[in-house]
Amino acid sequence: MAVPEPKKPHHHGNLREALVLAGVQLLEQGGPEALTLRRCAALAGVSHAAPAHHFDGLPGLKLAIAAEGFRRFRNYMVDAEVLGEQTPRGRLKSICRGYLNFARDNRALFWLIFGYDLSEAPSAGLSDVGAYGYAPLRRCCAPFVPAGTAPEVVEAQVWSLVHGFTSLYLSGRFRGACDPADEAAANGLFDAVMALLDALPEQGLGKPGDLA
Amino acid sequence: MAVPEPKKPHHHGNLREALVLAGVQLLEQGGPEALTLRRCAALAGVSHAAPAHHFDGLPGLKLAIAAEGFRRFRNYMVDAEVLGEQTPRGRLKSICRGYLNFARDNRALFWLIFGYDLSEAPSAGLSDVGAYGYAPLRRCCAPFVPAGTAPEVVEAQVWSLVHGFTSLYLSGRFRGACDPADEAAANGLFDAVMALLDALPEQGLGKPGDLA
DNA sequence: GCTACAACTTGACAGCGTAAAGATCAGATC
DNA sequence: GATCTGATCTTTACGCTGTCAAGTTGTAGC
Repeated sequence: MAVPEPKKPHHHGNLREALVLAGVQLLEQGGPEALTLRRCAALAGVSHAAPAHHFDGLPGLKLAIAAEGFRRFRNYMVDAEVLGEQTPRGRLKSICRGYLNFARDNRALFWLIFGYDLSEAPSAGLSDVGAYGYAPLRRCCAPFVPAGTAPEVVEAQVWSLVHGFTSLYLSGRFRGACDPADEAAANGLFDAVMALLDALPEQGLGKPGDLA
Repeated sequence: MAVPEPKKPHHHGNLREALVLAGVQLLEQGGPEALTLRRCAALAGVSHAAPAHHFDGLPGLKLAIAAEGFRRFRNYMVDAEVLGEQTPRGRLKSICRGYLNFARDNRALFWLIFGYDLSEAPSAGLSDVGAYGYAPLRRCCAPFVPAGTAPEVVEAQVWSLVHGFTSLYLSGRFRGACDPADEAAANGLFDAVMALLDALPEQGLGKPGDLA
């Protein structure tokens, strides 16, 4: 019946992971309000106090779920990067599209991830996976960082633009382009907004030796 | 003792407004977690069930508080617009700076405003004041809307950029520029990010008859 | 004076997060 | 093999939350 785990330290097997998965499921099905210690426990088949033991309370559980969400988030971006047009600008726009698509497909998870205030959270949990998820952005922005400019500036420009659009879109702020049914309208506006990134000059096109 | 109101329909005077103000106060002092129907009621000096009567439950109260917050938000932007450099680009960047400053000065209120999903909320309450608050953005973007382009596109570009930066800054995402103490670092990164708006061509500079 | 109605209060309920104490089991030690 | 130890999980209880139903109080119209 149960898959034989290599280690079965106690009753359940791997309760920690099961609780995180239950949390993700609750979040996706019922939105942020549905994520509850007691419901997580019930879904995982344990008593209501078990989660607190593993995650040190609800904030800890949310942090763990956010970390799992961030991992999936990164996969969305990397997949889009690999599948899209293989030019520097194509890759840049691809991860931005992956950004939006993840948020569209995982609304509650996206809100959980970015609702967190890293400056006051026990950041060790998220900042590791955060740096891990930041790498694709850094990689795709690199071709557009002018000499003498900090890469963080270009990264902040791109991140701000795509995160702002995604957040506003998700909260229904763009009149006419927020109907979840009309995905084409949203994608059209998204492309138009991302056209602002065409202003980023691609570096290294004029190599030393070229005629300027 | 009490200021004589023109209308004093019942015991309290103007409980509705008092509850909203109490909610704002709770939000600013204790963050999102502190906003509670019962605490609002206690702060306004009424019984714990009184707010539900006026706002139809907690979501209604939050909506009313968000509307009040949005009004203040708009004032921040308009003030910045009036006080800043009086050029089209100066006004545009001024309201963006006002956007960031409001969020910095009213963290919880900002999260409440933009945490709302307008597509599922009883939107009548917020969409009115939303349109009212949207006007400054529209006004400041107008000089940068090319002929034949929908103004919504430019507005979405600017809004996405400034909202994304503000959200990421507020949630501590920019390593090194999110220390609340180091306001200069944050402002520096903000200006660098907003430099992307210099790519927006100002329309109407080359009037018909000018040389090119 | 009486009625009708809106503005609250009171009391009760289920669900929530949290904490303390008890039960159960795996593995090390003797 | 018996015993100890510590982690894992359950049980119980507490205060706080939003919501509802019923009762009370004040206001206005007739």
